[in-house]
Order: sequence, then C-alpha cells, then structure tokens
Amino acid sequence: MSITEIIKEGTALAVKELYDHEINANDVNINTTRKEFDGDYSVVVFPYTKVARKKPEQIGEDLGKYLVDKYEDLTNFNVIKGFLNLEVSDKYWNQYLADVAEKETLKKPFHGEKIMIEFSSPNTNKPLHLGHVRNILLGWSSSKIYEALGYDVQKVQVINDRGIAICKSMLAWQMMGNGETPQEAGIKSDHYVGKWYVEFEKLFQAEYKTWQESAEGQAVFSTQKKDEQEEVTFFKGFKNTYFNEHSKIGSAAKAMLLKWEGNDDEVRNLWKKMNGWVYEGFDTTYKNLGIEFDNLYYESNTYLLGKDIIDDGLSKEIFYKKEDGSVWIDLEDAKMDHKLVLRSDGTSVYMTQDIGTVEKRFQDFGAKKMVYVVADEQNHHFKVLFEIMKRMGASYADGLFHLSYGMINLTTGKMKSREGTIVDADDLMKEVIEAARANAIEKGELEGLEEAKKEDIYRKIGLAALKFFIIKVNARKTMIFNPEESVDLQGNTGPYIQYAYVRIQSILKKAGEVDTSIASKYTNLGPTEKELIGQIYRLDEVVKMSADQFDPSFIASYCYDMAKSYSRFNRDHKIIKAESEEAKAFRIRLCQVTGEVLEFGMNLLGIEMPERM
RNA sequence: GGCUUUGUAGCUCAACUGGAUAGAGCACUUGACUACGAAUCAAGAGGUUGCAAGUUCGAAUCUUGCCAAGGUCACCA
Repeated sequence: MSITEIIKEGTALAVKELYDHEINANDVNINTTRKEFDGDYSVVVFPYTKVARKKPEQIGEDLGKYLVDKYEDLTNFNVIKGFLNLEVSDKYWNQYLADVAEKETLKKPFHGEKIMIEFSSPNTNKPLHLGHVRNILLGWSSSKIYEALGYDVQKVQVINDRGIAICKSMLAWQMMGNGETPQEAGIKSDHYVGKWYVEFEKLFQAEYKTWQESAEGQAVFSTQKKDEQEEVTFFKGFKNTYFNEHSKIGSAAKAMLLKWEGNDDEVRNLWKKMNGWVYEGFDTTYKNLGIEFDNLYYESNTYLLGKDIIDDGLSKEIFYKKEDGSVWIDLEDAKMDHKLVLRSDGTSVYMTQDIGTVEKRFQDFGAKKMVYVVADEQNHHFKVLFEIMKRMGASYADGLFHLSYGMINLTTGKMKSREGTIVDADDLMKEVIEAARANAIEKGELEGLEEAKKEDIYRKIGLAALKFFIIKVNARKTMIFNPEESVDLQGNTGPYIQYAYVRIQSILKKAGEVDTSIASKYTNLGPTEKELIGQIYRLDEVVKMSADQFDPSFIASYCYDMAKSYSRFNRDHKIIKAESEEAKAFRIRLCQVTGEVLEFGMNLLGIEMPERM
C-alpha cells in the first residue's frame, strides 16, 4: 500500500475509533505539505469538527498521535491550525526509491483494452500550420500516455482529400502551371500545392473585385443590401453567394468537383497527382515532428458512408423526414436544435459522414473508447454526433470523447490566411532548430562531436523548445503563441528539463560503476532529497490524471517541477564526492531514477532527450 | 439573441479539482563559476484572481447576476 493510501485509510480508521463516525478513506483530504512547514503530507481536519465536537487543533493532535503510533512509516507530526502535518520515515522513502529503481520499465503492462485516437486530419490543399502542430502534439501525447497505461492505442488520421478546396488548387495549376512539378519549381511538394490554392484565391479576388465595380455587381448591391449597409461590408458577406452563383472560376471549380464525383478520368488523375505531392510533403513534416500513424482514413473513401445508418434510424423513428425529403433529428429535449442529417436530394452532409465513419472505425478496430482531437470550434458538432450515436444505441457511445482544444492566436492577433499571418509548421521547426544551433555553438559544449550527432542534438533541443512551449498550456485554453518565447531555452522550457537530464547523465558517466545495494543504509535524508523522491512518487498519479482528462499539460508541468527539484537537490548535495559511501550510493540511485522519470515523462510529450547539449 | 468557453503579476502560464501567506518563467534589480555542466542556483520587487452578492470553518475554484473577449447556432467541411 502506498503512503498516501496508508494515511487516508489510517485517518478513516482513526475517525471511526476515536469519534465513532464512518468516513470513506477516499474522501480524506490530503495534500503535500507546503514548504514552509515541517512534514511531507498534510491531512485537512476541518471536516471532522462536527463529528468530533472538538476544536480542529485537538482533532489534529488526536489523529496525529493515532497515526504515528499505529504506522511505523509515519514518524512525526505537528498541527498548525486545522492542518495535520505528517512526516514520512526515511526508511519508507529509501525503500520506495529502491522499488522504482528495480522496475524494468515505468510503463504499465498491456491489459487488453483498446483506444482509438484521431488527430491531425488535414485538408490536402495546403501545408500544415501551427494549429495542426498543437493538434498533433495533443493527439500524439495522448496516445503515448494511454500506451503508458497499458492500452492498445490506434493512432488514426482522417485525410480530407476531396471537396472544393483541392479542386481550387487543381484548377489553378491546370490553368497556369504549365505541367510544372514541385521538383522543377524547387518547392516542397505540399507547399507547392498550397501555392496554387493561393493563386486561385488571388484570381478569384481579382475577378470578384472587377465584378463589384461592374454594373451587375452594383445592381446586386443596391437591391440586396440591408439599409445603411456599407459597400465593403456587403460584399464581404456576399462572397460565398458570388462564388456559387456568379463567379466564372467558381463555377469552373464546381464543375471540376462534379467531374471528380462522376469519376472523370482526367480529373481523377490530376487529383491523384496533386494529392500525391501533398502526401509526400506531409510525410516529411510528420517525420520531422517525430510522429506517425497506425491507420489512415481518406475522406474520398468514406464520404458516402452513413446513409444506411440514417435509414436504420428512420425506421427506428430516431430521425424524421420532412416533406422535401430531407432527414432531421430533433434534439430539443437535449437542449439542442433540430439537426439535418441528410439533404433533400439524398446526399450526405458532414454529420452523415461522421455517423458513418464512427461506425466503420468501431468495426475496423473494435475500441470502445474513441477520441477525436479537434479544435473547439466544433464542440457543437461533436455534442450532436455523440448524442445521435447514443440514441442509435451504439455500444461504444459512452466511450466517445472530443478532445477539444483552443485556437492559437499570435501576439499580433489571429492567424488568418487572407492576411498571410499563418505560421507554417515547416518554417517553424526550421526556426527553432536554427535558434538551438546558434545557442549551442555559442556554448561550445558540443565541440569535437561528429556533425551528424551535433545536428541531431540541435534538432532535439529546438523541437523540445517548440513542443514544450505548446503542450505546457492547458489543452482546452486558447493560447497565445509568441515566436520569440517559443525558441527560449531558459526557464520553464523543454531545454531546461533536457539540461537537468544531461547533467544527470554526465554525473552517472563520471561516477562509473557504483554499488547501489548499500543505498538503504543511508539515513537522515535532506529536504531536497525527500522532495525529489516525493516528485518521483507523484508520477503514476499525474499520468493517470493526464489520461483521465486528456490533458498532457499536467505532465509538462510535472516534468518541469521534477527538473527544478533535481536542480535544488544537486545544489545541496555532492554526489560523486558524497560524505559517505551510503550517501553516494543513495544519490546515484536517485539520479538514475530521476533521469528515467524525466525521459519517460518527456517521451510522453513526444520530446526526445539528448545525452549531451 | 440562445447555448458555450475563457478572464489570475507588465507579458506567457500554474494552482494536485473547496484548503494554509495565490505560485513559476520571461522582463526588471542584485548576488553566486579556478566548482559532479551557470541552458544553473539564490535573493528582491511585482496581486482587490474582471465586478458584485451568496453558499461555509475556509472560495481563483461552487451558485446567481452583471462586464469583457472567443466559439457556435449552414441542405460548408
């Protein structure tokens, strides 16, 4: 039994014996003791004033005496106000450390349960950007966390490879590309396709502008504007209608989409070619980010799914049909609106597809837990989807989870493609690695290493800075991205944690072979030694909490706290030249375990540790 | 307008899910390398937790009402 469980159960027992009142051990309120007081854990005794009919101080005395008498792992206590501070024995900490040191891995064994996590899910008309990076880090990290808890994790990505967007890129390339390839243009292939998407938008904007000034455009403006509406505002809102009803290249793009749906050879071949370019580019980006998927779903294969489920739902009267033939679901009793699930012409909408793919995924992999890492702008969509699946009686309905995360804003405001303020993922990685390189060269610690090794270390440091910067923020919050801070290597950053790790490796290497079996003879642990073991002790709890809440930021701040505790321990104690052999053995073991935990924790965030830096 | 998320130091973020004097980093001031790695450590300054009530031994956290910002409410995906 762990020490916190001992305290909880002991307190429950004490309340029962001393005050004749039953409480649940899990409800015992226990915290780590604040630094300014003596002790390791504190029990809050206020809740027992009513049943004990005593003052909090007296209850603290009663409970403290009971616990210290009964359990040899608790050696001392003091009471301040309503807080009972308990001191854990050095022996217990020492033994705990020995137990962790003996473990072969910090991972939990496989227990057979499955979970599917969908993340990234890009469109194929442009390269990945900062928003994708946050998505990917959250998805990847959640996958790693669940793997660490013994789950069979399936990482999947949906590729939105069809639709009007890719047709825009295709059309622009067809019109102006002269058969050029990305290689010929010397541009990374996904960026090359993105370039043609931008070209299309330029062309469209120019066409729209001309139309606005034409007699036809002015006529539309004067007849359709709301009173007092400015011309600029009107045309901004009219853009989609213009695209669909007036635009020449708009109708050309739509015609292309129709041809695609009709399996036109020429269009399909062009589509395959350009999507191929995009995938090639994505692969490089993913590889550089250090991530991979177990399975891909292409929207072009799945966009027709779901109709049979709608039929099924109609017969079960979960959905209803309007006169025009469109199919809806009434969610008013769940405080939502009526929602369309099938168009009047019988074609699918987004929701139809998602209903179909969730079922397909369950059939493919059989996971009762399925997670969607998607930005919070789609909260409503997933709420509706999950409600529908529940009403359809899907066995996995309760295991569906939307890992909703906030958007990333820049210090200068929102990212907007129209204003060219999109932060590109490839550029970003390049910049952080550059910054790490410049810094490392200045430090000069890596001199003498082979170039390839140096490059690998720059990459690890740069990516650690970037990844940690993003993942340390609570997932659900909108975050502000400051490019200057993202390359910082000091303070609450990934490289700070890497640095602690590197120092540990350096010490272990210099110490050589040390017999740690005598570590248990070391007594009189110092405060920073205890603090560090206390951090190690928290690992399981933190991983569990991260998993339950799908929030890796807990692990990020845990790793930081751990590195900080290590730095303080390292300041207070000599390790190789310790005052005794026992102390040395103990501290070497503490260093080993700390290093393992740091590496384990950071790997859960998708961050690699260098051996030197 | 309905629903929803957020509001904490100059800035970026925490706060173990209701506990002690709200903590870190950056920036600012200062001290510590001939040292097991200074990408470090230590110290200082910086707060009416958006505002106002309520709940209780105790509220940044729960409730209500305001204020502000984002999201969403498409036969788009």
